[in-house]
Amino acid sequence: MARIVKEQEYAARRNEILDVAQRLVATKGYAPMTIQDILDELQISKGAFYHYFDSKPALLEAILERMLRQVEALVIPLVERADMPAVEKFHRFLDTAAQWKTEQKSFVLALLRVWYTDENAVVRQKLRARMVKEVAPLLAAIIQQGVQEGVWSTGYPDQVGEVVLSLVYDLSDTVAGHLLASYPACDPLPRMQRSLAAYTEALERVLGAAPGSIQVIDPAILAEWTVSA
Amino acid sequence: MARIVKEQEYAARRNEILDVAQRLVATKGYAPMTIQDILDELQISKGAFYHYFDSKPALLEAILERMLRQVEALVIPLVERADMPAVEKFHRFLDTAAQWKTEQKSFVLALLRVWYTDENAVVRQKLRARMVKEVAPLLAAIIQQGVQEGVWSTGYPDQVGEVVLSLVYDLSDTVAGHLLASYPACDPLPRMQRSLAAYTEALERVLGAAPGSIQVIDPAILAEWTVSA
DNA sequence: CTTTAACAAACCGACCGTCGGTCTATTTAT
DNA sequence: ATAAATAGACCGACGGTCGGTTTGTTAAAG
Repeated sequence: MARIVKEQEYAARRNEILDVAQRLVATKGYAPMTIQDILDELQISKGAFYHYFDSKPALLEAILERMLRQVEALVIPLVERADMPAVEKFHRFLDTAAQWKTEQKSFVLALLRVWYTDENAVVRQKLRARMVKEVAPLLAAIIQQGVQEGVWSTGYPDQVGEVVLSLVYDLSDTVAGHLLASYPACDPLPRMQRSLAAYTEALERVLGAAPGSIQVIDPAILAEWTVSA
Repeated sequence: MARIVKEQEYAARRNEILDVAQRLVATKGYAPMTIQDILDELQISKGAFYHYFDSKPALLEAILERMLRQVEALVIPLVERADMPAVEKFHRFLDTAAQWKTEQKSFVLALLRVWYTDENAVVRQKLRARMVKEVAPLLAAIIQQGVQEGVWSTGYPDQVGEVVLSLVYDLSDTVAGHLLASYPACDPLPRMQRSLAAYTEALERVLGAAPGSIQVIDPAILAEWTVSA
């Protein structure tokens, strides 16, 4: 009883630190964020911080871990639904991805800038690696279902989840790149659309899906990202 | 005349620093490498170093720049050859990639470890970004040729170069991951082979190529990487 | 009363980048 | 031709930042 309360308190305090740290990573980037920043914000001492985390990299690891769990909590139920065709599962999966992004970084564009900083390379790198490693199998399950339903085809149902996820990631990076590289008011939308189209065709072919059967993002939503820029 | 000599001397000195720095990045990683390491090795002062480079990141940028130029020097002539079918150009392109890697990091596996360190995330990140940005157009030219020759097909000949290059990169990362994650003697070769097969199928489909028409790496060469492990 | 978790805060050491200054070669003025 | 002036290459000590450690204190649990 007392043990459990203690553990909860411990976890809660730890999560407070994680919250602040995650927000700082999002607002100023991982490398520029100092431990002192966290201490100042929470009005705690260095001893307190290093009581909960071994090091700065360990802190990052914990942040990524928490993110991963959040994604899994969204995706696993989706995979397990027995009543939904694979194509719809896949589309919802993609929506979830987009949605999750918008949730995590509420002011998408401002935070996008920080996210794609050199200072954040480690974060992007590690998140992507863990994402591919842990989410790809879930995606693979969806894909296998689609193959069984006869809408998709692949010789490597186990590995193609990773390929697809990588492609989605590459597309995101490319689109983000266009968005960020466009700040002297040269409209990035056309380039974004072409990239989206090209990657969509690639995804369809990799899945052996019918041309035009996959929509990665709603074009309207894509267009909205540019107006705020 | 004197001017030119001066400039050459300047470039030569700068290149000496770049050589040492690049080797240090390869052997101990970018972040762990200190400016002092470079100074010690070359027996020069800090002032000398900062006379040639503005900062540590600027040094990295210069290293990547030089690498890029080397790659271009290999790929551009290949693209421009008028007498070679696209399929062979593509295969040679892939060979060049593999070959270049082996050249740059002479003891592949030892250096692979360093290359895929968190400490090197920025380097990988930036190299890949620039690679995709600058080499993808060259690849696109090859692909367009293939489309004209009727061996490939795509609705987006301009963008698909980027997609293909990304896939090759993702494959490399995956294979490297298997290689590095396998050190308690669990043979990574089968997993590497499956990944290779899956990504190869993906590449063929993205290019609209005939199944079995593309070989990313010689399986024998792939196998060799594991024996040294 | 003892022990241990949860802090606090001074402190250490590694590093990057700066800055005042030197030495040499080239150019300009006389 | 010679001296003065300037530019560029180079030196190395020093400042400041930041991650991490160590030592000390408090308070609750047992």
